[in-house]
Amino acid sequence: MHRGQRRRRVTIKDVAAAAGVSYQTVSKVLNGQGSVAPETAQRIWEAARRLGYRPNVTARSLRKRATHLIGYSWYPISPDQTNPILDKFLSSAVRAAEEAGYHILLFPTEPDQDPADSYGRLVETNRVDGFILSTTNYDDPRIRYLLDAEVPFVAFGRSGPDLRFPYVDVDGRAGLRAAVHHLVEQGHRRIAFLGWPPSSRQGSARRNGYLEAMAQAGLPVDPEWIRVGEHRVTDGRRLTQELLALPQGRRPTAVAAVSDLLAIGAMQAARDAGLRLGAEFGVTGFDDTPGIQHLMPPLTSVRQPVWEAGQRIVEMLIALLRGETPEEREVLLEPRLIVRASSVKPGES
Amino acid sequence: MHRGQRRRRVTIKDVAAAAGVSYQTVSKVLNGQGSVAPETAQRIWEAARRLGYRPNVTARSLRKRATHLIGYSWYPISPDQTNPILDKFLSSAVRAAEEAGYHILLFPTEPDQDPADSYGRLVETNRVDGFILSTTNYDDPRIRYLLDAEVPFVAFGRSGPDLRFPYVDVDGRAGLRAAVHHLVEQGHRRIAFLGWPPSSRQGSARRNGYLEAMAQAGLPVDPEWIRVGEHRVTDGRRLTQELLALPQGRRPTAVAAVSDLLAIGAMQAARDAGLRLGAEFGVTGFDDTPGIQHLMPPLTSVRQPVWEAGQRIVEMLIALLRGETPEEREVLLEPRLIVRASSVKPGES
DNA sequence: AGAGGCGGGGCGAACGTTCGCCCGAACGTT
DNA sequence: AACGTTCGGGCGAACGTTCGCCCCGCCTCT
Repeated sequence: MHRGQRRRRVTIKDVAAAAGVSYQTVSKVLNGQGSVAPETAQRIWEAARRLGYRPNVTARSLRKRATHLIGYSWYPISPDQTNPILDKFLSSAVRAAEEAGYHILLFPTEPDQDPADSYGRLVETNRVDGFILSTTNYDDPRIRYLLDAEVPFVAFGRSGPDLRFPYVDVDGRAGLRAAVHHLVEQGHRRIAFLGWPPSSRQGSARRNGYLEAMAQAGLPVDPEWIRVGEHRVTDGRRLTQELLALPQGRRPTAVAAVSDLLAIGAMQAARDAGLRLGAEFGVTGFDDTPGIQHLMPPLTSVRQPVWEAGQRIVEMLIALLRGETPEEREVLLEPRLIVRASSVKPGES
Repeated sequence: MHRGQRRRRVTIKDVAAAAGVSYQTVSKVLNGQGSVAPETAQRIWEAARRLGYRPNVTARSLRKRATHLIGYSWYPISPDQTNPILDKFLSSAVRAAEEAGYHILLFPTEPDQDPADSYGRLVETNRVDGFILSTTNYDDPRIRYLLDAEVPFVAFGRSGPDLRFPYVDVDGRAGLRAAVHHLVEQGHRRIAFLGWPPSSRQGSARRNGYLEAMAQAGLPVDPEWIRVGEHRVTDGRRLTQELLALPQGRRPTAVAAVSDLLAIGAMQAARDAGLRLGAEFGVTGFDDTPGIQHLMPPLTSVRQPVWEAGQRIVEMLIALLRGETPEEREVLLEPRLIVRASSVKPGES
């Protein structure tokens, strides 16, 4: 309350003096430990309130050997793009963390950096208690390091089957299944897939979803329909041009892409070929990047439950830090297909 | 180097024992203070390296009364949008901070929250040494509080003229001047302005830029051409429809918008009215939001030097924290117009 | 009446640093 | 020979908590 005194901050000892007890007793009361007479406790609380006492988190950290800080690093991506989910993910995680008395510390990583350097440093100097990892992939060196060093962490995304660790991930397979399902319902029979190279863990999950949905619908898959490129518009465009160059009977009438950027490229290629999007050529993307609803036509896409992911990850990590074992160590969240005009034939509702 | 011992971390005392000196001497050597014989220093450095000593930042913080942590809060925005610059800004700030041995702590704020609560708490509990503020506006309560409490901070954005504080801002006035300039060069004479309500500090700077450029070009400004709305596509669309409903001679042939979302709305309205974008109706936006280069046609926009802003802000804040006075306390950065097809008449180069 | 139990609270120590003071030896000066 | 300076390094204390132990007095039970 009092904003008067600038310099010297009020400590537990000031409170003790004001309440006429030893400072250790104040600590007990404020932390609700030990047995203290109700009237004494009352006096102490009141003194603390009156003096505007705030515990010094640094001293507490030193004593308890826990900083209540969680490290989060992400790979900043190329300058012409935005991370579509960073904002929401961070908001979610930060909020969940705060509710448990934790805060989130950002730190920079270059993808090709030795994790022992950046992650190790941070934990060895007692900067953070644990980590949130994102953008995981097969054989992620960070995962190996953290497991090896026994540092608590939770990942946003899975890795290879040989590594067991707590994670939350979005079921990309189900997402692509839903997209293909929807295209089939729209009457498409020849549906192509724009994917990422096989080295991408997410890419192969989504690819499996595509294959499953096609099989489920009893539709054959021409090997030519499965094409891979980088996460770039130009690649989506090029790959789709190749698809449209296939002979009449093998030429797909729709594509399901693993990312919105690829899907945007597909839309461009289809338009260039004189096809009416939606009516003659269906396109779906992935991520529901903000802005794609303003494309012409608006792009159908798979939206990840980013908010929930942030919440769950933080909850799991904090449970870990408290020494509890979370009920689930491996969580898979369902994404949701957002249908827009790029994949809908005008005739049908 | 040794990843062997898990539990007990190596402290300064271990190093001292290994080097055969008192632990305070180790501290002196590692911090380069006091005078120590070269051979002894050598011995100490070597022991530290061999044992893999890492200073405990918590203990150091406690003693030095400085956490080397910087707080950053931002207002998470509505779910259907992405903050176009958060990713890059954070990368930049985090990197600059790390170079100086600082880290960045995220914390959540609701816009209508009492700053004394969130900001005050963080600094009173010694969580952070200072703050970075973003999305400032006139009469920002956070600024008042931080000035009042004498907490070091640097803002990304200005406020009213009555508050003096260190900031870095992008010159929105110059940005709009450039946009209007460009439209004039494209042959437009009747140019409208899509703005934000007058309560927005950024909005009025950009509005001034529009007015200045029009005056400079010797063009009259019809009051009907200045329209305000919220940061939404639908508003941009509605406002532009109103503009296009003006009688022949007063109807603008181009609009300069204060944000990409408004500009996208303007593009939609123009297209709905049967106008060919670029050729018959010019549109410019602001922010260079990722993705707008994929619109049809790609949208001309004003790009902010976000990376540089992050760097400068952190540098200033750290200077402040070190007790130095930064050379400049008020920095204005030039934005850059990125010209795309939405504002260019096909005939001209 | 003495033993045992329990509620209430004090006290020393520790967490891992940094800071400032002091002391002894070596050296050079008057 | 006595004195002042400088260098090298030790030592106590402090930063603000929390933890565990101990002690005291009162109540209760045998």
